[in-house]
Amino acid sequence: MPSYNPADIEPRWQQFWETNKTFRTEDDSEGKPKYYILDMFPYPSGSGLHVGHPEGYTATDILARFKRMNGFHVLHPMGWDAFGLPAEQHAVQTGEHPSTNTKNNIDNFRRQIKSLGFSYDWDREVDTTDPAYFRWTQWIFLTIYETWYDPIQKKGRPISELPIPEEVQLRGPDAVRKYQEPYRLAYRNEQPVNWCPELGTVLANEEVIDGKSERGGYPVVRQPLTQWLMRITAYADRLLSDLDPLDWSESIKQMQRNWIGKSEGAEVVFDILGQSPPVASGGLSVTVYTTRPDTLYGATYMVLSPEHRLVDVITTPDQREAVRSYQEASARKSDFDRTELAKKKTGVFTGAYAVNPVNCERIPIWIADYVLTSYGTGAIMAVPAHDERDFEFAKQFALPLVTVVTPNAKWLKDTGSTVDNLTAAYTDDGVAMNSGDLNGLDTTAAKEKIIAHLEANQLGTRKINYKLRDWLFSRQRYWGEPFPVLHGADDTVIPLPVSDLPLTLPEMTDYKPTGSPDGPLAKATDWLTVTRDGVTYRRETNTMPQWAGSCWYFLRFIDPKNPHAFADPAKLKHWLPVDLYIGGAEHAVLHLLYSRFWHKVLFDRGYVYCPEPFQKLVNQGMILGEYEYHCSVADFEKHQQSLVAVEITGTLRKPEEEDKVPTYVLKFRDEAAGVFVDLPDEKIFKEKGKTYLASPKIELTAKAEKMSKSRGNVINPDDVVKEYGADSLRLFEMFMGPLEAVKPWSTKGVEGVYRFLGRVWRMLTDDATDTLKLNPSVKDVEPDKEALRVLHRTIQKVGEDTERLSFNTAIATMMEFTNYFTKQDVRPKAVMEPFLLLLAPYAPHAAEELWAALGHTTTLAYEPWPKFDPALTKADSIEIPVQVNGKLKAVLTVPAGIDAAGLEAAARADAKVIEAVGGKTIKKVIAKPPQMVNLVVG
RNA sequence: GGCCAAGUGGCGGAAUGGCAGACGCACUCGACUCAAAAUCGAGCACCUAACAGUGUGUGGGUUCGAGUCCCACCUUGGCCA
Repeated sequence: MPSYNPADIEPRWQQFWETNKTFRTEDDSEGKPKYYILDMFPYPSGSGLHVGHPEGYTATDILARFKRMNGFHVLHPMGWDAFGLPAEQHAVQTGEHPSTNTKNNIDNFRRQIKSLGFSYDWDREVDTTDPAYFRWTQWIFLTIYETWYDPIQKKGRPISELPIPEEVQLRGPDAVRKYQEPYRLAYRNEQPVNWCPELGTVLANEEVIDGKSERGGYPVVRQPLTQWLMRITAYADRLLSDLDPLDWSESIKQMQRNWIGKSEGAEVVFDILGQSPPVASGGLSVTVYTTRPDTLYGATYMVLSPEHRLVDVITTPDQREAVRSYQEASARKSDFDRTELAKKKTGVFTGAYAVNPVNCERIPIWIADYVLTSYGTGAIMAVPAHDERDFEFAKQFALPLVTVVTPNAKWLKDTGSTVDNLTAAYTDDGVAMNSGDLNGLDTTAAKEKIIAHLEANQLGTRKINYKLRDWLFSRQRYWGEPFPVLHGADDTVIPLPVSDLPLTLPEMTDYKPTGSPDGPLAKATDWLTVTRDGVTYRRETNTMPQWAGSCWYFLRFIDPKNPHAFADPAKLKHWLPVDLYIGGAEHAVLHLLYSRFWHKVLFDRGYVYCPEPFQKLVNQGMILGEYEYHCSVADFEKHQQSLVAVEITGTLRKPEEEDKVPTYVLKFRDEAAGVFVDLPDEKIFKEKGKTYLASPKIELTAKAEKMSKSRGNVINPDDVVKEYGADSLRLFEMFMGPLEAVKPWSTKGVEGVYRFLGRVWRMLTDDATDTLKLNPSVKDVEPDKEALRVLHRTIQKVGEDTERLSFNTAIATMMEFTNYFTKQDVRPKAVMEPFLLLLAPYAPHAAEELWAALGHTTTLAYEPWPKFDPALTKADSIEIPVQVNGKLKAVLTVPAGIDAAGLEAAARADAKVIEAVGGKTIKKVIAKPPQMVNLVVG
């Protein structure tokens, strides 16, 4: 048999699996327990697969294959999240329809994914841009549109069940419709949005990073626009509480909790004082939200956001000009710029005053852009003594400050403050002071008392607030799902009947943004206007965001071809929830939150039968480039001469993040080869946990960086497959370290696992011959006791490790097995066969080929997973460490079944132990077979 | 600044509170070869000639026994501000 040649083996088995539909999931479970194992489906970008993709895909594939062999009815699908900006930008540049580019990219992704031998059921492939798919995305949108949230029942209900006041009913169907609009879970609203002129679209808050677009880094400005929103805030509490029982990592749950940002506090009403000259009629008030109502006595001024609707009403004539120019300036800033802590605070006095409701003090009202319209009520009471931003603002504008929570002594000492003269805001809890009836109460008690007081006097109410905002659902783009609605002349919204779905995109020749917040669809004049029963309607020119298609794709996989429903109810009942969902941590918040939200709406409306879609979630860690040694710029410049003398060069590396300092990457010039290589071992030493270059002594950090084109450290999976084969790529990606850890790539490491597969190959075959021939050591004989022990321990360890996704240690165990048997002249078939089954989920092509070489004629994909016998995993004699006062002094070899007394006797009798005890009194003996013995002497 | 992870050989990493460094990479030596590659064998934390001793970011603590548990600090990464 020839030597191990993945280029020959792998395409053959991929063809075999495809032809025989080996991994098709039949609808009939045949009584097997179900297991739905899902990858986060990729956006098929033009640059193709990244080595990060196969990491998650290999993990799920190993588990899918493992579960099949363990008798599960496995669902393991793959598809494409194919709407999105890059394809559209390509279309803008080339005039080519985005679907063409998308289709090419999908074909390339599919080819790459298939070349890795994953056991997907390709008959279930879905594509979010396929009208047969987005028909149901539109259908779900309409379902959400036709739902309102009942706060009493705490669930989404059909809009037809919304109670309509009688006087509205009397005014007829149009009035009812108007009444319903603001209750719908999908609704339209005018609000300031992040308009990105460069991309020609508005962006969701979460797509804006540091005041720039997440994609492309273009500037973003604020502009009011009428937009579709999804009322995800109605579900905030359920999205929060339903996290608890899920089998997700605590850190991801915490990120979701932070994003939802539940806080408990109070809304407080401040009356606005009449002005002289009067600018407003009396009776005006402003409501603020605060999480610290206990500090109300310390509120010495108020701040409204520049966009607050009362600003224009209360501003006095002499302040009008200053206020107006401030409003204009802040409109140009992003939320991030406005809330940045480090920055100097800005603001303008409105000339108006309010009354502090608890002590009747007259306090000035300012506007400042550190207060956002989108959080709370868009206005705050400022308590400069106990809030950092208020403190800075008060210092800036010389506003008064009253301490109402007594700081603890340590804090006063650390900050150099006195109770009456704070040098910083004291934000911790403490005992109330200067606060009337609250004095002497701790923060929790003070909160309770003041809220009771406010409610009793109708000055305020207890209020739970969420940081989570409603989800901006419109995009001014072409390449997304069209909204299945019509707009009437008086701006009424008419949903399309379900029979009209899918509403497809019009053919266009020009995909450029219009330059106004109208999307490119505004140019599709034929498509845009629709006449029904003699009335002319206009279609929506916005499209849905990319998140829409990915919110529910896991449901479509369950019944991907169904023309009558998004999926058959019985099938949904069988497969949901997803048992294991693996993907990148970059989707830890948004995709999962949006997806959970849609799922809950569908659950409330009776279309799915479990409240949460993803039972277990694992985030694979990012794969970085190969590691390199870095040193600081100062050290490099200082030692440049000496470095040149020892043939070391440095390259300046500027990090992408602006706040990170640049470093030099050091390389050693290999005299013989004339190339620059990583610093060799002998030039490096460690001291006190730090790494140094030996001469000249410079502190080094070994670090790996994100793969990026600009650094030139991107690994293309195609190249790895070509060089070492898919099985080696799969094995290496799993062998690198724990699935969830961030870890650097190493091409040498791929060679390592490639050599392992070569050893497995030679363990079983005779590679000196040209034709298929088993290695003469592989014999049909009874395995001896030790061979059985190695096998059964391997079965146990590989099975247990695979089950808990500890793939790296499972692979190490298979390597140990191979290291043992390649040294043996007798390799019993009865041991080799189960081993191949253990290897199969990890390196399926090689395992299938060798399985066939052992004489099998069918795939091993459904062979039962080998069972281990606990009795056979144990050796006759075991080694036990003996400690004296906790320090290892000897190792005893004793029979496996030894008891504590026997072990103690053996330890006391051992010569080395006697020497270590040195005649001292043995005060205590801890003997724990089969672990250790410890003699306490003194 | 807050919250959450994580710091173990030259590198990736392993280790239910019980022999630290499994497995792999790199490196060194040897076998095979005219030679190289591949392969096979041996070695490989530090200190030491050896015995011994020291070692899991730093400093304390709990325990018969700590990489593992607790406290403080330092560093790195992630998320939030």
